[in-house]
Amino acid sequence: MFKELDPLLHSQLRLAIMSLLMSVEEAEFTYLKEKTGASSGNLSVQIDKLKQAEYITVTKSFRDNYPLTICKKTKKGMKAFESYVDNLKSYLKP
Amino acid sequence: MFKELDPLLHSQLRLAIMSLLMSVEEAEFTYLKEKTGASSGNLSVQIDKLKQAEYITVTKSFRDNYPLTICKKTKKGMKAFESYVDNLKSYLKP
DNA sequence: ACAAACTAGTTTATAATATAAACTAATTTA
DNA sequence: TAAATTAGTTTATATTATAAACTAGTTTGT
Repeated sequence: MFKELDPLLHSQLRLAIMSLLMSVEEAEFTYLKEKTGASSGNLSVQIDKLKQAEYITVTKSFRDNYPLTICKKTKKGMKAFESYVDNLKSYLKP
Repeated sequence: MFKELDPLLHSQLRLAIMSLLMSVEEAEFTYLKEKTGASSGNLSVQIDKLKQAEYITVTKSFRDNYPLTICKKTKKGMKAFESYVDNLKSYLKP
């Protein structure tokens, strides 16, 4: 009947992050922040959770003297996202 | 970009309840429990939240000596569900 | 008749979450 | 050189979801 929804993805912000990452090779912290409209703190926490789950990789460096955080989906993350979307459909059928 | 997701519906169990109610005139507590696989306690709490939000009406009576709880979606609940599904799509686009 | 098990829930407690507020650390600008 | 800005992180708080414990009555077995 109803499929389980991965609680890691069933979160507005984390879902938005993954959604963005699905359509690009990689994304900067500031890009994700702008696109999601989230606060830095919230974004930082949720990125870390996705990283802990190995749904994304996070690379930190510097650019023009400023810290630069780059996020990228993993294969695991892609599959999780696709499953989530699939499972979600069981709740939306008319 | 990303639409807001009604937190009342962005919950696995409440979404399942509403999803079930969307396709039937009304549903009994026990029916919802069986279909969702939720515990009675959790179901009771979530039904109450949907009722507080006026997304459903709850009618209590007795049948064959046992308590009988019947749930029914309201117009407000229907609209909220439809909006939720619509808004959710902004997160699922490929 | 009486205890045990069952029906149909509700209430309460706890653990997990999401989020914002406060903070860090360095850089740039006035 | 003080104020503002960039790019975050950490901590605190308030909300949630969920399960555990409980209520109230009914049915069944002996």
